[in-house]
Amino acid sequence: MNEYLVKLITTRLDQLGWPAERLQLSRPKSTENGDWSTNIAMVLARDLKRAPNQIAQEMMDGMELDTDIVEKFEIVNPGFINFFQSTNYLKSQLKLILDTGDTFGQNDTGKGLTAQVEFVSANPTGPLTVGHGRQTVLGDTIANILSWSGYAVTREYYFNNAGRQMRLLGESLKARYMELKGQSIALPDGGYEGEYLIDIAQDLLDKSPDLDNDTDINVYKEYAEKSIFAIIKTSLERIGVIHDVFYNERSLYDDGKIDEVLSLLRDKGLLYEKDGATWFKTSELGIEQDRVLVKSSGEPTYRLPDIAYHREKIARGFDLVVDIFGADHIDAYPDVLSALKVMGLKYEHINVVIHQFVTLLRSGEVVKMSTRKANFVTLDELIDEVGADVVRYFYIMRSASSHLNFDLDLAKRQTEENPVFYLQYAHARISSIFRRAKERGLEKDLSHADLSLLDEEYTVALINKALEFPEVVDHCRRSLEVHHLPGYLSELATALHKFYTEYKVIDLEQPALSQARLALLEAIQITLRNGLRILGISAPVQM
RNA sequence: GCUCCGGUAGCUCAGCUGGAUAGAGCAACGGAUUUCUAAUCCGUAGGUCACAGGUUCGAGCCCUGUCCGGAGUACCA
Repeated sequence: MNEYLVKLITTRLDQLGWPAERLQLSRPKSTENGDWSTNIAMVLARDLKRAPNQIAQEMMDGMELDTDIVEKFEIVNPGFINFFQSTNYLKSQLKLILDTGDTFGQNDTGKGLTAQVEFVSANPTGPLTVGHGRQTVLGDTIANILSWSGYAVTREYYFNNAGRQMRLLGESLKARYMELKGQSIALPDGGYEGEYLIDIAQDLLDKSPDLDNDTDINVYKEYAEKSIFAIIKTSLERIGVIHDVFYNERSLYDDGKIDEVLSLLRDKGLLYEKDGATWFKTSELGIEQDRVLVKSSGEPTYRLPDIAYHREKIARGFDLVVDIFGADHIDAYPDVLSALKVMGLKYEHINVVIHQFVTLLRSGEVVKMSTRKANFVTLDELIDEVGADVVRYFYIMRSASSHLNFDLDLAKRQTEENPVFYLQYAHARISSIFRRAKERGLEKDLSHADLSLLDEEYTVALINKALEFPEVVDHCRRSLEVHHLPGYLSELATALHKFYTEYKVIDLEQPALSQARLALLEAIQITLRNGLRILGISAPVQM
């Protein structure tokens, strides 16, 4: 109906010689104002220097509406044009849900296009924390949305297993290892104090008891990396996240990509040496101060490989690139983008989603955390405590730009207050009705159901709510804001529960109506299930 | 100081590129079950959309300034 009206109105506007670029249709909050509405007459009023009502009238006078789709329209002060859909249309859309089934909600916006979503990208220095968790679920859900929009999506994890931090990690493991052997060595300055390194040291000791102080530090480093990556991958798996590519920063050095960036920037006259370091004249690119790309020690800062990595992303030809960063990395990306820009690369298809921090609440108190120190809560512990479904839901129920309060008490509650169970219950409730219908000898017969019997108020409201699903998916895709989906699914669940309380589905006295309602519930369950699948949350048939 | 994010009901937050009477959940209070799962539904109450200006037919949304909270402002990542 949306597309139908857009096309129709655009044609009419062309006819009148009025601009159509600013045409938009929306679903009014109240059904009194129709199923779809446009404000185009008010938008045009200024340019045309005429009253909106008049414009609307002239527009509509010359328009022929297909009554099979639009039952009627009205022009309302100050100039809204409201359209009311026909029951036939509603019926056909419901049928569409049943016919498309598992693919209902998908669209082909990204058909034939590729997208890359880079997320998590935590270096293998420790288990994923609660903070990484938000990014993990956010990135995976965005990737799911893009898949549903037709993109061929690559989920990518970028990591660095070289450099100072990893050296510290190796040294920290060595200290733990020697400690277990009874030789106390102090942890290095700024080293990793987490207990997980003690466990890893124990493993290493079991496997290779003969290492000592003189053993090459790389042995410790590599063992730590391998072990920690195993832990990280297990955590990711537990919440259903699978990356397609683990991109090692190292390869950028091996393939000469780092040097290429340096020489490209040097050619542009944007590099200079000072105090033994190589500086990038970002101040000439609208950034407050210059940045160091190569330290006086000869090691690059993280910015240099980041630039090279993004140059590779562009070279790899993705049509859409999404980077997920925590708010603590907010300073990095303007440098990267401006470097890409001066190198003459197209970077407009690179999108950066920055999410704010996560605060864990227990009994109303903030749980204090700090990485590198021993006292952080890991993603694994969180999953242990509340389960993967709840973790996924809670992480994306708020917009990424808001701080997230993760209320552990609420998350743990297996009751009505928990929004995850509310959704899942709606799905299970439908399954339950199906089971009951079968017991009563009422076999679902979707192809013969007479959908025109579905005309009561809350039934129509429920169908309309389900029909919004593809629009919500598209909204999430356009904005890269996925929190709209859980919000929408809650509304859909509410509409379902409301329908349930108002009408009886299984009524042996009225088999035709029962069949129609079973078909309706089938469509609603499809919608709920598809939505939950995008969120990566299970859709139970019984609770 | 500068940059970024936020400030909307008691609490946690929605509010899609400015649109119709600002919404939801939780908490509070009151109701609904001989009935397909009450893990549900309905109702009541709750608002100076931080503040002050501006833009216009119309501003929670855009612009300017101020205040408050968070993050960043490294030759850490």
